[in-house]
Order: sequence, then C-alpha cells, then structure tokens
Amino acid sequence: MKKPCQHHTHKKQELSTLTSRLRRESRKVTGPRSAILEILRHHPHPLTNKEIFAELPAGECDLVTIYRAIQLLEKLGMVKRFDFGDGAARFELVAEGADGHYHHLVCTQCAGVVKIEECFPAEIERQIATKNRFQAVTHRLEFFGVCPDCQK
Amino acid sequence: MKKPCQHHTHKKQELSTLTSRLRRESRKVTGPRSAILEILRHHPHPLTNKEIFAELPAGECDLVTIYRAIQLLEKLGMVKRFDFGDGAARFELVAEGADGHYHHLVCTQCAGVVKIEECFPAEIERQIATKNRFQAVTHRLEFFGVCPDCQK
DNA sequence: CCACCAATTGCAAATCGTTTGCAACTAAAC
DNA sequence: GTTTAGTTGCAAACGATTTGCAATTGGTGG
Repeated sequence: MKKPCQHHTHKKQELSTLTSRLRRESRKVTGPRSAILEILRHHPHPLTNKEIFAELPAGECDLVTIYRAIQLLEKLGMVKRFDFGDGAARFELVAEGADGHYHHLVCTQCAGVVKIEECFPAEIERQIATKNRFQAVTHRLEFFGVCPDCQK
Repeated sequence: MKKPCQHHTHKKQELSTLTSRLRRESRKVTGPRSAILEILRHHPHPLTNKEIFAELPAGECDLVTIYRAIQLLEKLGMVKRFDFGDGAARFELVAEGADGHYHHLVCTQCAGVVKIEECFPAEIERQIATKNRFQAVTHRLEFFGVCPDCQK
C-alpha cells in the first residue's frame, strides 16, 4: 500500500513561473532556455548536462549553451547540483519555495535514483558545528546501494 | 581543554607494515611507492594526487605514477577516496584494521579539514534500505562550513 | 513597428583531472 | 646473475567543463 507521493511536495512548476523568474533578473527567455526548463520540469531526477542535451530535440542548441544555462539557473537558485561521485554533475529543478535540501539513494549498478526524505539529524549537525566552532555548516549526503531490479 | 586526539585511533602505521602488505599481494615496493606512503603516513588529511606530487622531493616520480600507485592502494583497501565536490579526488591512508568509514568537516574558504566521528545513524540507513528494497546500502557524507580562522 | 543594446549563442579551442599505450626499466624470486 | 612480471616515464588520449569571440537576438523604449 504505497502512498501516491512519499516524497516532497512535487507539484510541477509552471513554465511561465520559471521564465518570469528569469525575466525578473533581466535575463532573456530564449529557445534553449525554455527547452531546458521543460526537460527539467518533466524529469524529477537529477540530470547531467549531457543527458539534458540528449533529451533536447536534435540541434535545439549546443551542449555549451546547456552548461551556461544550467550555470545561470544554479546561480539563481532555480536548480540544485548533485554529485553522485561519477565525475558528472547532475541538476534538478528546485521546487518552488523549497530549499532543495534532500538526498538520494542511487543504484550503483543501473544508476537509478530514489529521492530520500531522511536527512542527517539537524541537532547532531549543530553539535558538530559548535564543537568545532564552524559556522554555516551544511552537509552533502547521498546513499548508494543495489536496487531491487539489479539484485538478481 | 582539548583532548590530545579527539579523532579515531590514529597511531601511524609503520612503513614496513604498509610495504609488506604490498609484497603480500606480489606488488613491488618501489621508490615512488614508499615515498607516496611516507607522505600519506605523515598527512592525516585527505590529499589530492597533485598535492602528494607537490610534497614529493622534486623529480621523485611522475604525476602519472602517483595516480597509478594511489589506484593500486585504493584497490588493496590501503587508501580511502574522499570527494569534497571540488573536482579533485582526495586520498587518505586507512588506519590498520579500520574500515575507513568516517567523515569530514571541510572549510569552504580555506579547504581546511577536520575529521568527524559522528556518522549517519545506522538504524535509519537500514530503514532506508528496507523501505526501498535496496541492498548493500552505504552513504557518502561530508560537512561543509566556515572554520574559526576564516570567520573574521 | 523599429531601433538599440545588453544578454545570449555557436563554434573552436583551452583547461583540468584522470586514464591509457608503449617501450624502457627494475624489484624480487630462482 | 638471470629471468620475468610488475613498474615507470613520457606522450597522447579522454571526458567534463570553461572560455574567447564574433554573430545573433530578446526585450525595452520610442
């Protein structure tokens, strides 16, 4: 008996919401950018730039343009970067209002990804910060394992 | 009043202990390898290959040799890889008998590193594994913040 | 509707970390 | 010593990401 959506609030943002965010920052809403946002909107998984490129209709834009667009979106906080340790950065649209803080469980065989709600206990993190007199402490946490399909 | 060593057991392994491990695997104990092991022995921090290279007496060996040596040491479980998300892998000698599982608190300003004892609660990890029917679940966890010296 | 300008794009080339091919070299065993 | 599998240096290949630059374009003001 699985709940329909056990993850975070996942309502897809309107494309217009996203583009207006761009305009507000006096950035242009161009063909490549809308296309990239559309891809991200429809993929609730972290994607590499190359994967986004592959999803794009052939010749829509250059790979470099994607790197630049993603870079911009990340700077504006519209996209969050994830690192699964395989040498390629992955990006995911940040849900409206959310801080984009959550983690993943990645299959080491097929690279499948499940979003994880659990997070490192905030209190312990606070203790770590205090004990070491560090400020603005955050963490990067990802889980790895073998998914059901890859276990046979 | 700081305890002398608040980290894990940190007794330096003898170089001979390390080299014999190599011989046991029918690998050769060469100049470059001993030199690299010496560097690692004296640096209880994760080092990039390039940093190891810089520590080495000039011309001791090629950077490529370090990559290869580290690769071997990692395969033998003598060295553990860490990823601070800055594009360069870091390596640290695994304490004898230890599984090398611990984390770091990294300063985002100066890249200073503190070893962290706390770990993600094993029980919750088990729950995550069970709930998603994943096997052999582990995690990668690092903390980031601003160290005391960089706070002014 | 048009002109204007900063923002954007494509393409080629540069960077950076890491890996690989290969011929010359050497530690360790006999 | 001789032998040989394991190593090394050097050059080149690689994959991800960035940068320079000239050509293009979205959006604003008129």
